[in-house]
Amino acid sequence: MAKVTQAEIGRRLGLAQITVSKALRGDADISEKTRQRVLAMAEELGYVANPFARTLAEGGSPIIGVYLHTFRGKYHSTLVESLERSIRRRGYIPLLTAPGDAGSDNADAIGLLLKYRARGVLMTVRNALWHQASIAQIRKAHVPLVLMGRFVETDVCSIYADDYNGLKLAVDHLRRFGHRHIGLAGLAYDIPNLVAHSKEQGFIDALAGKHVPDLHDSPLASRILRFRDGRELDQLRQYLLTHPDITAFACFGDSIALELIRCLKQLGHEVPRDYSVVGHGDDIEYVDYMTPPLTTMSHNVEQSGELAVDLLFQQINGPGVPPHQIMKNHLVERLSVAPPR
Amino acid sequence: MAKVTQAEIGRRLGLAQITVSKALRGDADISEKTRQRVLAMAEELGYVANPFARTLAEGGSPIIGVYLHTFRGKYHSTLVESLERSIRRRGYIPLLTAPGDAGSDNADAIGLLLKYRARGVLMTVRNALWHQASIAQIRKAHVPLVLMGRFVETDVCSIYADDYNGLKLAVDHLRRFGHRHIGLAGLAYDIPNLVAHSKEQGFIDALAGKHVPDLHDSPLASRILRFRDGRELDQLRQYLLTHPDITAFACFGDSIALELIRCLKQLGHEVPRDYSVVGHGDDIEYVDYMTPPLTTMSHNVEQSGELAVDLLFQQINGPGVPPHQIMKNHLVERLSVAPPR
DNA sequence: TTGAAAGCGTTACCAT
DNA sequence: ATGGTAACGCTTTCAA
Repeated sequence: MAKVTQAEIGRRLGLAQITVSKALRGDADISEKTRQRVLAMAEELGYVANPFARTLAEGGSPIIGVYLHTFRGKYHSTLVESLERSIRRRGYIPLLTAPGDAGSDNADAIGLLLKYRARGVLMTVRNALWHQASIAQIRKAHVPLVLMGRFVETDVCSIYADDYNGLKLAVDHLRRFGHRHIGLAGLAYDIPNLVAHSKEQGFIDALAGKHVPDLHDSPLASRILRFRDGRELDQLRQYLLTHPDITAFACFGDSIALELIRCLKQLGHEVPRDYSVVGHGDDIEYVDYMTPPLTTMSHNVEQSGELAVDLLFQQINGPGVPPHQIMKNHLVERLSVAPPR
Repeated sequence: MAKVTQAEIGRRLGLAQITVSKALRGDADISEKTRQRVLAMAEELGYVANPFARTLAEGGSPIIGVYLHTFRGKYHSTLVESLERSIRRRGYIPLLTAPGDAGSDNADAIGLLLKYRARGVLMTVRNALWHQASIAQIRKAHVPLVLMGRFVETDVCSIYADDYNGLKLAVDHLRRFGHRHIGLAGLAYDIPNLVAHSKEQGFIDALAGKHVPDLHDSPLASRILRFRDGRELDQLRQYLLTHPDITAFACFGDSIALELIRCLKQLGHEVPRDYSVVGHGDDIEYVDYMTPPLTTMSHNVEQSGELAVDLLFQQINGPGVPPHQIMKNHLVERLSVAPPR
């Protein structure tokens, strides 16, 4: 079976290759009869358009780069599906990449996207610093970019959930249940970062009932528990000793909430009977099977995927960088919150 | 900034485009000095090879298609990362696709892979029937194919876990704990399928202590509980009534195991105190945070990803279809199994 | 050691 | 309504 090209179809039909090309694309000035013959022959021969030739001739690839720093978790699987759909719907092809083995040239995922002349790149970020080189690389190539998940810089478009208000709402929810002494469970960090700062600020402001400009100045800051890997249990024991009045926790994220709950259980406490816990991010696949199912802050990931693609095409089609988009968090009430003991 | 091509580099250096091409590819008959100049200029101009032109000229794309029927769960995220790496390591580009919205032409994920002249396709299957059209499409195009996750037909290469022995090992494990009366929890199915059959057969054979040719003939068959969506609780209640001696369950999959445990709890039982449960597949991301963490059958997903890629390249490089690969299941002991009550 | 010419499959532009 | 020609950026083959 020889390769089926437009020329081959033309040969069989006694038509010029260019006529076939036009017929296939539905060009107005090809007779209906010819078009039908061409279409039939194409079908019969199993013709498949060659996108490499097309791209070369058209001078612009149909590819949108999608860089995911991980495929794990409910958030990312939902996101990738949403992005896939949105990009396809616009007639573009998503090229998914992930960070590969360090060192090897092949592993340079961003380089790959650039090589394939991606018209734009969508990128999830966990930590602004980690991805700085990649971001710089993309911007240097003048390829439109949308970051997903974190705020990074003012001059690159990004879309992320409203962490500040997320924590605020979490605290409000706990208060509605009657909790007055609320702790915040986060991860220890060496370099201060915006996300942690927003969350801590939201937490403090919610508790203080007003904006506290310098959160470290607030007496409430001592309520922030910063888990250090492997030391969680000890830290929590210590924390509960020094904060006997605490009856509930807001958390930086769902995985931290789970860890917290596990430690609480190990210390003989029950959730939500003894302590209430609110997570953040709704990133647990089988959360309904957890005991207790985790009440958490969530945002519409489907929609933020669509929005990210929108923002990217705004940049592709016009100049200028659209402003950041902040996704509203809302509460997903499950069973990890109850009135204080 | 004009587009940087080999011709452009040549122009600046007073060299022919073809010389640049050769230098860039490290062709033997270019002087070291020239190569250095070319490399330097390429670097300076930010030259990026155009894979569309290259592919067109070479007549064979560097793309390996990866079709995932879902991105959800630990199994798929681990698999996709493994596949990505293995494919890249061989100098090929993975093109990931997922089933899109039905109807739209863009949604035809397999068509896309074929269009991009994928050298081979890796495909996860959940249910042989669902994917039959896609499989036929790929085979018609004479593109090498490896299926992952299920046995489908003898003449298409596939790689999957050993369900039969998985269930056997699960039962053995329960017996080692002293359980004598063991049930099997699965999903109801309308059309008999191989996977369900293997699991049920493994279960029955393990319990019977010998191979039972027709499993429906065995009195043990009544121990198989087939969950029907939404009716799980009622079914289980009924089941426990008619099988008061049962003290443990093997399960078709982890999600079923979780559902079973939830229902058991709702009926006032505790796991593993009253009933022991073994899952299958190790597909739960935060399984350690479950109560109890689920003991389950697992296989090496990383490795099966690598193997799948191996199998694919065997087909790409030589004729013939390599035999199926069956991944060994092993037990991952967590806390959902204890001696009988 | 370097380069010229042809060709990969398609589209854009201009002619017939 | 149909076709010729050039061009896209690269590699392969052959010539200088």
